[in-house]
Amino acid sequence: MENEYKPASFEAAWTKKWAQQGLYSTPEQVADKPKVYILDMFPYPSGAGLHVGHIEGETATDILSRFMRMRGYRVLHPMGWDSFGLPAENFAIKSGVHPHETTEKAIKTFKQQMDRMGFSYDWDRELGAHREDYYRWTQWLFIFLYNKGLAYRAKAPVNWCPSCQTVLANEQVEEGMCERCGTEVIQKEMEQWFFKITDYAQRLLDDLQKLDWPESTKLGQKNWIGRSEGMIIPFAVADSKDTIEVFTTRPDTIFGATYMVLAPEHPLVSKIITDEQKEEIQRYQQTTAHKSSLQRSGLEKQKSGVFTGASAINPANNQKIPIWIADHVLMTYGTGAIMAVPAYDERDMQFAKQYDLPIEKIELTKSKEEMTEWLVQKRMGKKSVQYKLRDWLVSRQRYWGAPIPMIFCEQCARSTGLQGWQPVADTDLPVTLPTDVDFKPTGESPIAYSKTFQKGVVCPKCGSVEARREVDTMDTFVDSSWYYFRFADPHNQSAFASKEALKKWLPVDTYVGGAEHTVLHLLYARFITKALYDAGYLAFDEPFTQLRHQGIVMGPDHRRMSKRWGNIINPDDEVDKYGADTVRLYEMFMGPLKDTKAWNTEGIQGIYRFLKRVWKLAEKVGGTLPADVHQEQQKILHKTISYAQEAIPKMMFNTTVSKYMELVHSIAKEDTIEVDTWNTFLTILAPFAPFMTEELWARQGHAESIHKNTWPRLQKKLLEESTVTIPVQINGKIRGTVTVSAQEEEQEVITAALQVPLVKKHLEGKQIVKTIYIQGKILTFVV
RNA sequence: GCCGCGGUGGCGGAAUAGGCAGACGCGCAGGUCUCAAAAACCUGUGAUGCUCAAACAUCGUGUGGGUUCGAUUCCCACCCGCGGCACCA
Repeated sequence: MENEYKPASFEAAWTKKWAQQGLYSTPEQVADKPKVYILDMFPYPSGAGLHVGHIEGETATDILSRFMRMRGYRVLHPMGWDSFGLPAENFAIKSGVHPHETTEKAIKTFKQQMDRMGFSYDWDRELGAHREDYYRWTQWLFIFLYNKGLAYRAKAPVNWCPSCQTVLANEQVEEGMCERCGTEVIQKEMEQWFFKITDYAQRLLDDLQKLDWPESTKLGQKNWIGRSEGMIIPFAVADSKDTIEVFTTRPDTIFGATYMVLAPEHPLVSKIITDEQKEEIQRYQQTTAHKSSLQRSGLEKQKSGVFTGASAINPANNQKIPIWIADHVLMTYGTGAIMAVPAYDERDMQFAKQYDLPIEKIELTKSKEEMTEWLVQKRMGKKSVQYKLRDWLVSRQRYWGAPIPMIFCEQCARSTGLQGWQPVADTDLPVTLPTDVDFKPTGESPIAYSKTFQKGVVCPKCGSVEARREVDTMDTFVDSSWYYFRFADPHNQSAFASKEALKKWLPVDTYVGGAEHTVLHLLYARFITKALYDAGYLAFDEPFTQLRHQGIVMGPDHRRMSKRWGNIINPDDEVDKYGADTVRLYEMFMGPLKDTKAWNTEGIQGIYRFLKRVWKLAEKVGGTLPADVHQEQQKILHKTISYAQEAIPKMMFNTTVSKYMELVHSIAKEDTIEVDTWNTFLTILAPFAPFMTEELWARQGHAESIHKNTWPRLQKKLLEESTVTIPVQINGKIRGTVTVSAQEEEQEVITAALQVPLVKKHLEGKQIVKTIYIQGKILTFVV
């Protein structure tokens, strides 16, 4: 009874001891060992604490890290916090508690929970996006991009909630409504900072092929970048000197173009319209400008348009075609103008029918390629490649983020025209986030109301006091676009990371996180990496060599975990009940890492039972087995080792656990367990169940941690089977088996098979037409 | 609408260079222990037929076809579920 498995009695003590020993600190100078960098996606430290989904991915990387250490690699396995962001700020608006306080508190909880799970992070390298020594380098990155011409300021439509009087991030707009108050969100033009990710569109597309990522994720990126090849063809405006360029991927259909459509924001709209049309068009433009993102994103199927009164000349056949304006044509893609070919485009057809426009069913005489060449030769158009990808809008009219390190100088603006914006001098970084702000939404950045933020600001270029800081902060995706560099050298005061440290650890070898980051985070990180690579800061241009996603963990009722359903599994409760090892093992056993799977309250007990059984087995350790039993057991042991070392790097944890269970069944059958077998088993189980194995290891009298063991050497000889059991088929149906030696000749196997009673019976009175034998696999008679 | 992923016992899932479908776990049933229960342990567990059992046979991996000695795995058509994108010319 005293030897009952009570994880609570030793898990916390080991966590403490491991930390004291610095067991998981990253090896710095181990020149002869290969490196591996295993990383989890930067978690947002929410007030709700770590959930079972976090734990799933983090357990996977922890097992992999522990395994790789045992295999002789030096492993970098760090953790940090994506700690800027909206939830803390929204909470501050409601409660008045400063986001810094909320965030630090949440981090503390997260860290405790992770420690409790036995995750082997090197906490000396912990970092947080909201800490000054981190965002100082986020700001450096902004200035770096600005200096390279990759950050610029421009007018852009933003989401605006008229009720909350604030700009919303895209994530805060749910089906066209403000997530907080439910008011319809409108589009508003504001001056914003952008990163020029579009410069990298082609490379971001091309380099996907060199990555070991899930195909679906690569495809998601590919679609998001959205490359399409076509032509830009200028159409002359009738009775005018103006031309309108259209982009088309179907130049072969140009003879069927019966009208043209411009985006409402198209610059030529105001120029070409006739006076009679002016009012109608202005009214139209106003209604479309106020349309919510819901309608603009096409969820409203009905199209609407208005005729300009002007016409254009189709260069291919000199036909006069009417010019329309409609908001289903986007100013942000192509040229903001299209030639409409209703006969070959469903949308054009819909619009044509709606407004009774001509539809011409023409015959296509040339292929797309031929027509492209023909138009190029006739100088009627030029080849063009367009991307859906747009530049990255990084400005946020929000408090809880890294201040954009730019200063606007009136003096400079006057003397140099547009050059009013100046980057903050490197020596003045960080631009510290002020604390004297009001979080209540006012329509302007909360920082604008700080009394201290603009104090003593002078222009970094001319020294003028007519200077004021940018009051917007950066999108939190900027924080997470470069954090993996910082882990290589987290305390560096003179660079985001030293070249040596980067060379030592980067790129990330294995990256694990949720599939919801398929597009944005991963694309941004790749872009930043390429920009830094081009400037010579990095020796690689892709940050994450191998990427894997963990699936969603659903509630026991197979629904998404949510307060609404009351089906949330709190990992703390589970650890209280069963201990961390059980929770770890269960999360891995539930199914393949990438799959969506439901938590099963009874299923976890099966794992608990398994660990209790292992615990009890320790009592049997010590004796010697008869030679033949020993031999048999060694075979099973080494088969398990073989399976595990193949499967763990592939993150096939569920089947590895089941192989361990089979091994336990096998060794539990005997009255005694040999010490060597036991030690080997504990060692291979240690990455999965670090607490129990450490405790049992220590109880055996070992002074050193089991986690310093090396992975057992596989004895390949033991894997070779001397005999095999071969199924015997007749016309594809199994009728029996024969056990023969592995190297047996075909003729001998057939002879043996013919002796099997059932086979004999089924062959009776039949003619064997053909016999197929596959060495050591199967024997088939065709009759 | 387009793209992607998936459909295997009562449940989570194993097994695909085509070769004994259902490993492992849960649940369930029976048993051991117990005054009893829990825990633990042992046995059985895809369906159907053969009036117990064993043995045997037939069917069986979403549906319908095809290739093959042999298909969960390959090919064609379809149905259902999940996820992403959303008027991108």
